[in-house]
Amino acid sequence: MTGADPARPRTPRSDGEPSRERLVHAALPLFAHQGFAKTSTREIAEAAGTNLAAIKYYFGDKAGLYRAVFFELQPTSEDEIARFGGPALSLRDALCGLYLGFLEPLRQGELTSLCMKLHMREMLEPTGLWEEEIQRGIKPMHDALVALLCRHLGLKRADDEVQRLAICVAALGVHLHVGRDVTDALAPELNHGAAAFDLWLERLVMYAQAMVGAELARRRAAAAPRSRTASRKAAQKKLPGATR
Amino acid sequence: MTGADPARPRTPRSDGEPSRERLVHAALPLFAHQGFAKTSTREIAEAAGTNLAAIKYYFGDKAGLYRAVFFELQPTSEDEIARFGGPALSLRDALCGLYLGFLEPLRQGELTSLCMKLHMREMLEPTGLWEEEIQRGIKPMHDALVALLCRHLGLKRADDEVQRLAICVAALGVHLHVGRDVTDALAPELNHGAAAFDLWLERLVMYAQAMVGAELARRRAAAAPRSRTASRKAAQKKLPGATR
DNA sequence: GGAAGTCAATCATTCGATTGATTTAATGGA
DNA sequence: TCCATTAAATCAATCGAATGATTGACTTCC
Repeated sequence: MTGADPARPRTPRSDGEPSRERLVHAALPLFAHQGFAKTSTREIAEAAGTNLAAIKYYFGDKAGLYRAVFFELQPTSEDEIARFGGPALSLRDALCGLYLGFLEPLRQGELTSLCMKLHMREMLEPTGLWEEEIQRGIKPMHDALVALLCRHLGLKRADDEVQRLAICVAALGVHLHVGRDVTDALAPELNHGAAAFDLWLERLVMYAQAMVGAELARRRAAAAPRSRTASRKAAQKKLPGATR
Repeated sequence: MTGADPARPRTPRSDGEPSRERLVHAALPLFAHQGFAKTSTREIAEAAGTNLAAIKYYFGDKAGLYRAVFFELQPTSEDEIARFGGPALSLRDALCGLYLGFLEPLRQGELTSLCMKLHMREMLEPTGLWEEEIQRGIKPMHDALVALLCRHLGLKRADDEVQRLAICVAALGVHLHVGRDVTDALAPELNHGAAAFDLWLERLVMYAQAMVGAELARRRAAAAPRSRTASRKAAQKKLPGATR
């Protein structure tokens, strides 16, 4: 009952590296699905086909293994930024590249998707690791997105409104992963079939373009000196349309 | 250090109810911040000023307490729907009501915000409770939002695209909570100051309106028989070349 | 032979759950 | 009014299981 396979002399003895990597790859889905606390080191070791002690040997402790899983298995933010940060890209193409980064993990469905899930999980649980990941992985992407938006809004420098727009544009992509289970429960047909992801990409780009367009229109309306003073007043208080 | 007040002979003996409620209210922030697994019953009991055994006495076990926290402390979905589901509301007003439901917890910052956090946490960790909450709390809201969008898109029946639009509109609100920490790290000024929330409301409504507008335009373009076949082909393949 | 890697076994801690005694408030009869 | 009875509520103490960590012997390869 303690061992694993019947026909295993002792260990394949696979030369060091493999065991370490097996641990990291075995731990990813467990951490992603169950979280850090609910995943035991024994569970990981068994899934990896190694011994408990290997975790201490390679990573020091459980937290070290988690850290390795968190940082070693994700695509670098530079790769992501390269897809949408190019200064020659049209807004449409740039947004396509941005959302592709969110959608592709869903399509191929394996490793990267689990990484994404692990990240979403970490969002809600500030453990120090997250602070580091924000600065190292997320902030560069955010800054690149802000720069992209500035370019297409005709701005020299970013202000609060561009930051907000960037966050909202990114929110659509993030929600693909965070709200995945909810979406599947509410409208399963949206994630079903081969063309589903292409449709998502198309629509997300369309929505993001619409948001950028709305922000551009707002800035023009706010900056226009020829309109009545009422427009500026309304823009500061609520919105032109006024809720009542 | 262990007890609560210095002058306490044994217990206030407050007649049953209070102790139960104290447990639920003490458990909420702990579960919300640390999750289920990382929160111990001893920790909860100490925070509530009761004994460990009270948890079994009132809730059977730890899971029972969690369940009580999860379902007893949240505002009903009917209250939320009432804010934006009214058939007489303009799109703008309805969206205002919808996003107010997301923003107000952030403003007052206490109980409801923790409830929201607990829900976001449950999103990533399907524990059975979540399935129930989707059907009981989220689906009604989603359906109401879909109905609202159908009304303003001039549709009799909802199709996939309306579902998707509803999810994306909701995503902006959800991301306020899910990405709260990230936003604070990337652009802290967005959540700072008294007027910050009003600005968020204004912009979220603006963005959502833009998304609805884009979807409406797409439907009209797709339905228009007079335009060239090129337009339909473009709509199916990628997008009408809007922003260039 | 020595270093690298692996293993079974075990320690100390923590956690959820449970127990049985104790205290408090309400009840009811004389 | 007074006291015995009962049920509700609280408490300290502890049990068994699971966990993270650690040890020291063993195996394999250079």
